[in-house]
Amino acid sequence: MTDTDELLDISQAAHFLRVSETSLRRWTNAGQLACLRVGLRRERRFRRRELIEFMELQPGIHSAATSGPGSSARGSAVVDGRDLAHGTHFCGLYSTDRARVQLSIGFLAGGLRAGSASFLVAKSSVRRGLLDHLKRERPSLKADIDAGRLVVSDNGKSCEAQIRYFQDSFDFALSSGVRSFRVVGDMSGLAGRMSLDELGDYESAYSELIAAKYPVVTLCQYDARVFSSVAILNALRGHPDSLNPAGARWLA
Amino acid sequence: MTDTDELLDISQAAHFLRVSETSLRRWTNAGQLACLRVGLRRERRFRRRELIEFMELQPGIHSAATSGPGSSARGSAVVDGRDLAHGTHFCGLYSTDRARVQLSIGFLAGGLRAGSASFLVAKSSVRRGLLDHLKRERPSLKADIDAGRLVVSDNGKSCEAQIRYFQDSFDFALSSGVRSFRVVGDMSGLAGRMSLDELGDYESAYSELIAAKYPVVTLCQYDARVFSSVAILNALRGHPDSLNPAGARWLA
DNA sequence: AAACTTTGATATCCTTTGTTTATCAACCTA
DNA sequence: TAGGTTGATAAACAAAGGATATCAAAGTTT
Repeated sequence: MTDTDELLDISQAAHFLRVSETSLRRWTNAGQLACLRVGLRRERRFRRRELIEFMELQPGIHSAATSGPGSSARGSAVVDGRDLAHGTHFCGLYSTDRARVQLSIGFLAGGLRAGSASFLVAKSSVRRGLLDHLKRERPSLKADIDAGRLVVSDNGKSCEAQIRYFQDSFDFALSSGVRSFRVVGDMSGLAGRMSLDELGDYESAYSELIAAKYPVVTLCQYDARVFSSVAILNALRGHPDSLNPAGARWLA
Repeated sequence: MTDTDELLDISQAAHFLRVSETSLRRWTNAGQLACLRVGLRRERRFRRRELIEFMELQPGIHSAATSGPGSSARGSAVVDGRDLAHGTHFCGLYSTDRARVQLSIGFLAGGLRAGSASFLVAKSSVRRGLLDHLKRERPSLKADIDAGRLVVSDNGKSCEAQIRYFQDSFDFALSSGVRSFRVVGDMSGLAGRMSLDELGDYESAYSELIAAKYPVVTLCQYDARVFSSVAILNALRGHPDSLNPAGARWLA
């Protein structure tokens, strides 16, 4: 579980990418690779995530095949240097506000950098916290929102309404040239409002009608402080992409 | 920091797989093996885990290597038709008594059929329920217990005691000809007795001192009705075998 | 045993990358 | 505060990797 927010100095970064410090200096000087500078000596610091993103992914048949047999036509997105098939629908779990931020911000910022239209669905208090942090990583946040590259909204009034919202938004975006999407859905806003069964129905409707039909990668995140253990168990069972195929059997 | 995420350059990767750099270039060009590209010269970088997967996916080699007599590496067990490496340590979750039975009985009965010494560690009320059901599937249950093929016990008084119990039992069984083990640990008995941190310490001690050292496949099961959501989240994080490598990032 | 496929070794060309060297400023610590 | 260490910058040269091609050796299949 490599922390992708971690900062590396030039020696660590060189070792991580298996390149020389000279190359890192050349690349940052040429503007090909971003780095942060600290202190009066302007020492270079590299974010692990940006090093991973700097590398270009050349997929093999394995990573392409993870999406299954019938997926010849579907595309993929690169998350953390991994090739994820469109349609992937992960379950995220957290138990602190900081962890919530870590989960979703990297995912959204990566989507924006990659040119995907990114959606954040969460209740207003959560949204505000996330956007505050996202702004640090993505100074152009306001412009992204104005241009529709980042779309922020509250959890829908009902399951049906939320599904329709995605269908309408995606159809419109596709017709105006968008090629791919990322969605972060924070479920906290639904904690009191939906029963376990309703939550399950919503997740499976989403998988079937949205994730399977659009070029989207989705992160559904649950706050372990507001959802019961049984709700968490259900959520995991509803997100088989999160589990090792051999491990999925052990959720009952 | 899983060292399986480590990046290797082409020379290191060639040494690791004992193949020529030419072959790695051919395989990546043909799309059979994924690689990352770094820099203007687009140098190849390989993830160690993908190299391992690439080896194991080669048909024929896998089954031969794991069952062959000369295989100095670790062995494996077949669970639900899947070949699981010894050392695998899964997390199971359930929220009904019936589900608890389903999880553990199949796993234990399979182990007994395969000739592995099987261990069930659970508090007495849980144990009784499981053994009642197991008897239906395995009429020779009494004989299995008498012969030491199935060993049943209460949760240890302490983490250290439980670890020592496994070490002693396994060492003795190995010396009397047993080749492999299965363990089901039902954690319900520890619900009130251990803090979250103690549970985590126990799990990592088990992974390090037992799972990694003995020919054993382990299922650690948690009752979602008696453990908090945060405890469940911790448990999942402590059992990375349960998670899809790409999904493991989303537990925070 | 022959036919076929895959792998490894080698060579060429070309560009990027690594190494080395030197100088200077900032930082750490004794 | 002096002295050792680290990183930045710069420049010149050596080395390595990519792409491509060819050929022999090794391994598989028929």
